[in-house]
Amino acid sequence: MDTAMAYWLMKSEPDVYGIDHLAAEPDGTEHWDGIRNYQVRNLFRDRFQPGDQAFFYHSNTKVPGIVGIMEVVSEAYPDHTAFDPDEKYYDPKSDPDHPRWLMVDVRYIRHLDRLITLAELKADPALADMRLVQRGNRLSVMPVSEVEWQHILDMEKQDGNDNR
DNA sequence: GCCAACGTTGGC
DNA sequence: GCCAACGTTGGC
Repeated sequence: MDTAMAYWLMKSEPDVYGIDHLAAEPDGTEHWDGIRNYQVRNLFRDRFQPGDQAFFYHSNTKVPGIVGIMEVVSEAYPDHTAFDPDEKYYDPKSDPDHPRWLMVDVRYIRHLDRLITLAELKADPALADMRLVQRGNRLSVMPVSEVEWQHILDMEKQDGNDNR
């Protein structure tokens, strides 16, 4: 399968694991574990490829939004944290012979020059089709189109308070 | 295979 | 801290 590079948005709570944590890892690389949602598992399995790029999004925090960029650096592989009873996301229905959950490795690329807030993303008509801004969306990993990706990078260069 | 109950996510 | 929206579970 040789499809074009894809773009993603991946949420994490900064108090639990934020972009500064990733940036501080050896080689800026860490596995994105703890996904226990089948839609996301399937994205990992079927659509994630090394070389894809992803926005790092801070959720469940005072001002949620996009804070940086990372790169996917592995194929999907079994999430071993599901095997360990001491882990928060232990799942007794997953075992090494029949792993139910997958993860990918990601590498820190850079912080954005500024936080692009969820409020801004919601207010921008060009981004109305993003899963992120749609009602009741609960995916913690979701696709971003190339057009949306570029648009958000353009927003980075603008003043967040009001555009243009 | 339906669907109520429950747990989780995550914005506000 | 509240609660809407959603996914999952399990009884039937």
